[in-house]
Amino acid sequence: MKNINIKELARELNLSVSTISKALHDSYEISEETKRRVMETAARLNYVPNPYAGSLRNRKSKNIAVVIPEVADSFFSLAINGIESVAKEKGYHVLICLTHENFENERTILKEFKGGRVDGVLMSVSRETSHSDHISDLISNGIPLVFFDRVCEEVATAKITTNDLESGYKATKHLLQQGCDKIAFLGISKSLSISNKRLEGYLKALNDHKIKADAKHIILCSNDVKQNYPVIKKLLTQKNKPTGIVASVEKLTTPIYNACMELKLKIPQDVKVVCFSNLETASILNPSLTTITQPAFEMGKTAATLLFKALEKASFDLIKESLVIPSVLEVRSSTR
Amino acid sequence: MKNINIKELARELNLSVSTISKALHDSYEISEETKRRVMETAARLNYVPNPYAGSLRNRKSKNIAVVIPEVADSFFSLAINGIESVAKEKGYHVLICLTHENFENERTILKEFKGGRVDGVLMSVSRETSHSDHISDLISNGIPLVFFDRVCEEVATAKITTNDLESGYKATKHLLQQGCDKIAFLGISKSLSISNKRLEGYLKALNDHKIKADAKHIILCSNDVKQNYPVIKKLLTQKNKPTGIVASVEKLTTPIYNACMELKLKIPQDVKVVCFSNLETASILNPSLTTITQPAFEMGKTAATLLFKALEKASFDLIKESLVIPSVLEVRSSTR
DNA sequence: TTTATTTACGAAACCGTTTTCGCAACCGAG
DNA sequence: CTCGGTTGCGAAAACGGTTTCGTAAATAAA
Repeated sequence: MKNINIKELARELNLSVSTISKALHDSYEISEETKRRVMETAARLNYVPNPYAGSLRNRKSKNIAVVIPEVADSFFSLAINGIESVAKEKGYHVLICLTHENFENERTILKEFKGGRVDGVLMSVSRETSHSDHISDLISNGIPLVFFDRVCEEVATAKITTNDLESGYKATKHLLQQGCDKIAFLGISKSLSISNKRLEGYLKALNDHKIKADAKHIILCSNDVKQNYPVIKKLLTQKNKPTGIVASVEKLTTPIYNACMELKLKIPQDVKVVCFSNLETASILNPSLTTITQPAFEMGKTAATLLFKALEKASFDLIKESLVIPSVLEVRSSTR
Repeated sequence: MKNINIKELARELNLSVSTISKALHDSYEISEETKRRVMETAARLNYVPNPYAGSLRNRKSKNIAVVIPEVADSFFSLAINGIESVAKEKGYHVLICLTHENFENERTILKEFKGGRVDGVLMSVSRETSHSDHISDLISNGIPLVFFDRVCEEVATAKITTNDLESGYKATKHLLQQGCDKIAFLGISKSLSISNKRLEGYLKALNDHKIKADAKHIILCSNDVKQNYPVIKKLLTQKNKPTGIVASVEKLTTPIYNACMELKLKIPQDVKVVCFSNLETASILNPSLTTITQPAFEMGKTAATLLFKALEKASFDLIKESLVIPSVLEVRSSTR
């Protein structure tokens, strides 16, 4: 069954194509009576406009992209909800693009956007991303881009982040106050700003307590969960093993808990754990997990709102619009 | 900075627009030498084709849609990964559309697709979906659609499901074997096939054990988590309260655990729990959760593969291609 | 009554590609 | 040398909308 287009509406009503188009857009040039007739037959014949025709002519796709490492992560899926809520309100569609933490994927995706597939981009960079030419390149092509959570410092555009340094500090300090002396930090990337800032906060907390950081306690985790498990086990079996762990990413929760279980280390008695996580199940874990919970939905929503401001008026300057939304430390049994 | 298009490439090389287009598509009509030159300048000038122009001309969007209730759910996020893996291979983009379990949203989304935004659709219907005119309508417009997990029985197209009835049966039987006599079933929809089939399996298991189902033990949960909590608490405080629970959806895990905690009911001593869930944290919950784990990634992948077969040759008949991929019962502490 | 203005609509260009068709130039065969 | 065939390319028509501009008729102003 062929789809109805404007031309057929025109024939049906004995009007010109341009009149139909204008009527559908409620143009002042068209009489109320004609508008009514057009609307009515459009509805009756189930007319749905071809989005590509309009996009081509107007150089506007009414799409925004969300470029993220993965979707199976509470932070990102909640952020998507925030983004979607404002996109829907604005009549935009959301294209979700996954980099799977791979830089080459990220570059390919952004390059495609130069063709005009989307009007704007919301982005959380991959863990492999250590330079940002592909991003600046896109922006200089006229596509506005707003970072959320994982940003590239050197790119001059809006960045919606959480207070990573303070959170790393707070998490570590909390462990120190709970009596941990040897605290490990599990990061995920040498280049990622969030990982580095959280690490910085960790180091600052140690420093404030006159504790010297132990290089063996600072671990870079892999993207492959299976590879992390032995690394964590090794961390927890070395002679100078930590009594506290700050994990900078949600995905590490399960391997940490499993490693402790296998090594018969009790959480929190033998080792206390705090994790950057938005897991809904944090409170019912065994034991319940102390988390740094990020304002995921709100970050997504804020980033999207900002992007739309830029889309709505070109003069809007994203550079000055960075925002930090604080995370909260939720203390639970894993550190008590 | 304006983006380069084919016309500018043509001017640059003193060739015609059509020659450029053909060269870029490696047409046999164009000499190797010319192809080389075109490719080279295209790369040099950073040419990226406008996707809308091509889509308009070819009536092919190279997009598929995934229409699901939400993304903050392990099953769906894993399924997306499966879908994306095959879409990427085929050079397609994935448009993720969320219904938020709302029928009106679902209908609006599908209607839009008639305009040609996507070439095919993968879908898991909302809990509110009780009839399917909007779906048949889309299909009869020539857009192939494959259901996964949550299907509409009456729509004649491919359906990738898991063995819901058997799984409901297995879950219930497991509880019976563990000594539960009064077992509650938590569903999410009167109309949803998965909910009904799981319920059917539950009833069959009870029947096999000569146990009469108690209407008060069969509960329809709401979409709003906050509303479910009091309902579950009420279930667990009534005089004839259950000693086992089969929860047909992942989202119910937290309220069940929390309710038990508040009511000082011990899992599994006082009440045993099995949940349809793909939660990665199932094994580290307190207590670890017995689950029916669905083959989420594989279901997504299979559904997508089938959709592409239909996209690649129109003669491919989706109707005969339904497939059932079994789930597995993973017994953990919540039922021991 | 003539002129100016408004109202309501249509013709056609345009957005950036793809594709069909036509046509030179060149080739080898007869 | 001529003729059929190939090779390599260009012109132009689509695809389905939007938008600019022109214009006839109706109305208002002079």
